Amino acid sequence: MGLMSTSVERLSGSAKLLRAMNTSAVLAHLLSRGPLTRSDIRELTGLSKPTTSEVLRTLVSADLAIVTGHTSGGPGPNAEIYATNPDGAYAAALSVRETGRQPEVALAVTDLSGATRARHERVVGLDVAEPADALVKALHSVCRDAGLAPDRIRHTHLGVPGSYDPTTDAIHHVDVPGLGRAGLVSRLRRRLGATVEVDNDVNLAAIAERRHGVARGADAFALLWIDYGLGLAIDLGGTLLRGSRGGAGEIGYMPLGLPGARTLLRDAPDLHSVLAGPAVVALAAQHGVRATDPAAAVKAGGAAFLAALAQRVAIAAATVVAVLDPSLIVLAGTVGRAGGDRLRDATTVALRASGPLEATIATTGVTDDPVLLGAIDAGLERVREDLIRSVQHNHRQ
Amino acid sequence: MGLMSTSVERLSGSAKLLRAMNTSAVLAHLLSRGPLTRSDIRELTGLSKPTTSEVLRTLVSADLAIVTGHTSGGPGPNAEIYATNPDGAYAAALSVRETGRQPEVALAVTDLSGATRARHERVVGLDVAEPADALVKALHSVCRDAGLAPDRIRHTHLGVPGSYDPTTDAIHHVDVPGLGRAGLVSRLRRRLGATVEVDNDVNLAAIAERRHGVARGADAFALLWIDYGLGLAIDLGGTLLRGSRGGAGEIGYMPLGLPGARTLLRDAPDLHSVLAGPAVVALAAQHGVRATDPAAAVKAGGAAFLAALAQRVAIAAATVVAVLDPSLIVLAGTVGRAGGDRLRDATTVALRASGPLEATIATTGVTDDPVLLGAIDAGLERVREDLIRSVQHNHRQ
DNA sequence: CCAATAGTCAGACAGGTTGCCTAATCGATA
DNA sequence: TATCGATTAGGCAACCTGTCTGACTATTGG
Repeated sequence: MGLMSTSVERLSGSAKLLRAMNTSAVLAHLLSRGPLTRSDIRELTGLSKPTTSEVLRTLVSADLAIVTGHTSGGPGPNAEIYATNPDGAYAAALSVRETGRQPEVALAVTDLSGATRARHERVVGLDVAEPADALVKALHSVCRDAGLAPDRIRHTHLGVPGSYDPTTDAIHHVDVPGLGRAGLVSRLRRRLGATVEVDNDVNLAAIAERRHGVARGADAFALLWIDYGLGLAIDLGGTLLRGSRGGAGEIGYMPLGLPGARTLLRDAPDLHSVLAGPAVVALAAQHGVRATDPAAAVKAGGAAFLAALAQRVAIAAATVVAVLDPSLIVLAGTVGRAGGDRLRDATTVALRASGPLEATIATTGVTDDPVLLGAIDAGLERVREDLIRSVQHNHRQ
Repeated sequence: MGLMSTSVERLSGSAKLLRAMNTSAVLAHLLSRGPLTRSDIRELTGLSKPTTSEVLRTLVSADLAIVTGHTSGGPGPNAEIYATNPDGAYAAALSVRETGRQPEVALAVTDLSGATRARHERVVGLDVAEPADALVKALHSVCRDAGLAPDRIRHTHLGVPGSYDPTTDAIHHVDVPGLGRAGLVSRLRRRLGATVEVDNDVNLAAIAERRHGVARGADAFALLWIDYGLGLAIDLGGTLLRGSRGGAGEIGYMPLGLPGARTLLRDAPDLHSVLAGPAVVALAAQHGVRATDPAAAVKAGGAAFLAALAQRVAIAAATVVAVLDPSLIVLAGTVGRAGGDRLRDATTVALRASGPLEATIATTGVTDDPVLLGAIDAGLERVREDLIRSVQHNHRQ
């Protein structure tokens, strides 16, 4: 509504455009639906036999598609099975974790089919003259493991505990020393000679949750990340909401109550002070649980502690529901994951008690590193979109 | 990201599709850019002269476009100026207001050019056997005034103080007696023989704000509606966020502080109890302002009262910013409008004091009935989209 | 009268479709 | 076991649709 410039309605052109559209449509289907025969493609696109053949010839000669096999069993000749060429493009994923000590970096290289070719996890010192170079070095090392020349990486997706502002070319709200350096991303781009995209770690976790976790098939959901810090990712039917300055989901700053009100904790003006890692540890201590790690505290805590924690989670959940009305709220981060079914159930109860707002609460279903998985998915998606677009542009005019 | 099914990439077809696309592209340009000559269209679409002529012939013969005039002054023959036919389609807008007494209904009929043909405002009793019939009767009366047969209305857009859930075919969270009746909307559709869409009144006000108010050209903004009730509309680049059950923006239910916390007001568990109409009147009374109408109270109130009110508005604003990070927050509703620049400035100060969250606060720039204006815009938009789509489908296959 | 522009017309072109053909494969039947 | 028919894969040629280019006419202002 409002904006009418959805490109579909405005597209205009001649026969060349048609060829471009058909080629990219076939590529898109091959990318999303896996290996397909000619007749599969014909059914999906509605194109005729000669056109389908012609388009596939184009894709094969552009090294974007290959014949992976033949059907058998049915009557008639065996149909060729086409798939995208796994070696048609590669993407790298890079997740920088904030651990208190040296930053940990997880890296992976995947091919166009989504198969992980190599994966590393290592400590990388970023508090150096050129933090970008340290990341590039780590990336080169993974490429060596994958048996790939670094310049074959078409796109790198970087996950960071902060938000990237493209206008200032700096990563904000980040505690990792060196990572907030202005110009880091553009230096990365120059050094790698490829596109680099930066995303918030919680947003990436939400992407992984939609792809591999409990949010599969959800229309819209919010992911509440509880760890040392707090975060919220908002997924609207597969599109992440990032906000005007990339600051959407910074719910740690959410105010609690009117100024001057006496809240349960003294000096608890915002959600961060009652729900982030330190607050969880402090709450656990109040209930006689001694632990320095918030996730360990949650695992060790009893029912009373969990109920108290759930009340705080419910505050966050209720606010999100009041503003966005997602159908699902996923609890994630080390605390969310450690809470498991117990925290989920307690939060559901607390949310119901707090008012008429309704939403399903779930615990994250991603067991592997969610940020790295999300970075892989997002990077792969970006590469695929680029390929589809490039096919369209090659044939235009 | 995630969902790849953006239709652009998947469109496929033959020459017929091209014609359909080009025709609808020209129609879209005529609808959004106003009257155009052939050469204007040629520049906008990149089509050749013969094709442009052919497409325009099609549109004219379908009664969707007309020649409105001729250029003059330059050398050469005078070019024909084309525009959409104002009488190509009509839309009706209908806003039901909650006034405490009988519900007030505002109605308007507009043509395809956006010109209002007739407009009414009347009290309609909806607490009857068939509330839909009462609305239809009112609509027929406006049509008579506009000199139009009711069956020429292609679409009716209904604005209500509540949220419509299509799965149950009922309007929820609504205080107007009769309007919450299940099946009202589908009966309206049957009686009118046209499409009917229902939208929340605050959402419609946001549409009007983007079109005619201070949110013109904003990338994303939130509209905070303060009146007898509270509401929030979330506009993301022209698309409204409605939530999974249409409940997005029900911030009246937003919890304030942890349960058990002693807030400024006793029994103030949610935002409604501190910021909706009655709370505004009560706060005014605390500051020695006697008024029963919240807007009047705000107008009469002094600086101290306004500062106190602004602190509460800032809580809502800060929460919205923490979750969504809009670049702009518009204060609307009778209270927001009555607050004017004073409330805007006080809220800006209070928001800045409350934390590191930043956003521009503005007062609504819509002076006319924002809900009706929004319903007109939304209805018109819907009709235009339908026309564009119908042109595409007529030519397909 | 000349320059510039509006609009049409005819032929070329690009791409897609239909219908027909051949080849391959499986299952049924003699 | 050998053969035949049904079914399907894929290619080829002719046709169709829609757009583009370039030339042409008509119209207006200087």
